[in-house]
Amino acid sequence: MPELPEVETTRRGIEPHLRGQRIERLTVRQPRLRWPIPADLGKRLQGQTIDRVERRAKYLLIPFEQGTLMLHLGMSGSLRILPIGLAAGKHDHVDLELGSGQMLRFTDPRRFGAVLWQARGEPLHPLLAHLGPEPLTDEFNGDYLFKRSRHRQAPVKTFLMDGRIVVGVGNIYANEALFAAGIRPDRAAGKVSRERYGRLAEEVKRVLARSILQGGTTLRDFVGGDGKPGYFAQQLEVYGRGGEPCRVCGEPLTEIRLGQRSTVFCRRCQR
DNA sequence: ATAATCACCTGCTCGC
DNA sequence: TGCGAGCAGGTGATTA
Repeated sequence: MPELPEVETTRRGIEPHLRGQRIERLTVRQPRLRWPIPADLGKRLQGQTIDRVERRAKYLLIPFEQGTLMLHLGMSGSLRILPIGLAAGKHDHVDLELGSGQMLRFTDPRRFGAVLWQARGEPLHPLLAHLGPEPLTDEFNGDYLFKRSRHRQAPVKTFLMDGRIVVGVGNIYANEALFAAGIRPDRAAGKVSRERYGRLAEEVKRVLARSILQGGTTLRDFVGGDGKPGYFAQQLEVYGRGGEPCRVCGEPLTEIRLGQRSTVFCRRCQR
């Protein structure tokens, strides 16, 4: 489900409902997510007041005096603001009950998501320690990609999806940005020129920013914290369109697999 | 160090 | 209508 735009959309959707709220109670129905939810998490959170919701890569971070709550949505996770007491479905694993009478509910059918705790004073959490730059910052640019990619034989798409290189670019937006930049996804990362990496960095920023403005991409049932769907799916040029005509040149789009992930591109527009 | 594969888990779609 | 195969927005761990 969520790539960076969906996580950012979720952050913006839930933050107004959480800000200033006291946490009354944490209910964990299923602690077995990608990693177990810490058994003492409720004790740490109860009575604390939420100040803000931050995002790093695809993690949502809620800082407190004694540490930070870390949330990850995995492939199928979502967060919703709902009234306390609403009956829980099969995949509603966690509720964070607030003083307002509402709760933040974490739902995740595949359980690839995570709910973790970073204690204050501990070294940066291992999951956050080796992440690359945020794509929507100046640090992420063509020169950076060019330098990091030298002598690499892996496909440029795999390189772009590596969180140690840059965070937040998942399968949908990697496909879309490479199409927009006119670069074949299976080209060796080390053989793409500095100039073309400049274009790629620009297109990554553009496609992510546009998607955030549209509220993310809704596939299946993704919804933001306010329950509204995203509208970016209507603007996808290649993702999910294998075999269909390229919207630029009419050539049927080619679908291959790179790193076990579905990869779609136009043989005529991308070189 | 880099690249490829495996693994985690459920639900849905497709072909027979 | 039922059933197995394959696929899905992520990413750490393991293997060459």
